[in-house]
Amino acid sequence: MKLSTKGRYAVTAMMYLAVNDREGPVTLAEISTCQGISLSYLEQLFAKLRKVGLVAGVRGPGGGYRLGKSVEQVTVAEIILAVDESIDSTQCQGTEDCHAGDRCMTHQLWEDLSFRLYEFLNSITLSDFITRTEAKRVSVTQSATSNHINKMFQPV
Amino acid sequence: MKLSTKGRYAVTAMMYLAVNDREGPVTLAEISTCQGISLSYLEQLFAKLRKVGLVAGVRGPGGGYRLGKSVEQVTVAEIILAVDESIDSTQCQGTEDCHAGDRCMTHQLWEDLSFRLYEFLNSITLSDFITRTEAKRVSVTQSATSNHINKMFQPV
DNA sequence: CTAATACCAAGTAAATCACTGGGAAATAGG
DNA sequence: CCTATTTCCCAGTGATTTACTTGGTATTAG
Repeated sequence: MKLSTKGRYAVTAMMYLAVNDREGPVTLAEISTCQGISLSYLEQLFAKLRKVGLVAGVRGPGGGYRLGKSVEQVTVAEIILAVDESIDSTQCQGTEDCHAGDRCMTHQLWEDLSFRLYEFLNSITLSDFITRTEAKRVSVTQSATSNHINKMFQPV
Repeated sequence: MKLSTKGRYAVTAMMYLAVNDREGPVTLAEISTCQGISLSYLEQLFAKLRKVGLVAGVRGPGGGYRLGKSVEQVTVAEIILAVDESIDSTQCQGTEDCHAGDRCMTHQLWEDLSFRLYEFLNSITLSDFITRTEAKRVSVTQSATSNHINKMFQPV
């Protein structure tokens, strides 16, 4: 599990795809100009996203990219794992000469933390964000619900 | 918020410090050999940790590093923010020529996600891990509680 | 046929990573 | 006071990653 600018690019691009889904495929050129990311760099990121089935490409004029799954099925963890090299968690040899096997212990602790982080990011789907933006569009006219929306996005 | 190998080094080192706290200062040489991290690299990491008060150095023979706060007050988010360069979240200009200000929108969505991630990592303290290891030491003789411990470390 | 798009591969400057080396400053024990 | 041990500090360095560029090929709507 790694979280870098690269991962942010992928996540925001997927957010963009999710939000503009109903109007047919979205071109990378559009995402490139809208989000200020190089087109070819986006191509590389989407090659990885396509490899794991998160997006599907449509060639030719009028083509672009579509989500490979429904917005409820795409999690933030999936996106990040697809584009970011995962951290090499230097496997524990077990037999080190430091006292009481502390190496194994902290290693195990890190794995626990890593797992909890993964579960957390894996519980957040793209549909969470879509509902948020639609809620925001509504809240322009009807801002009484904003408290409820904000509460929804507080940490669990 | 960035999460890399560097961050993992810092977190596991702080875990080590927290676990071996009662026996006086811990030397970087010990952490270096036990965790397989270069001594000078550890020095650089601990310089950053010291700058924000997460650790306190004790010079001279018998010296080393102590936690700057109690284990309940040190969170994983603090450690990661101290050593990792934070992601430059390319500030939104607001006036882009793409339709309906989608740039601002996805940018806002990313900030929401980023905030939720921070809150999550900020809710995990070092004392969580200490209690875990002590629980583990107990569970060597009394393994009936392992289910309870495992449940404790499931994602919320 | 043509333009628009995805797809693919190779290269590259800049940044970051993880580490090396060589010290200086402080301090406990002798 | 001397010495060994430690933190503290700074400058460099090869390897890797990042974000991007260039230059294509394949596909397809119009």
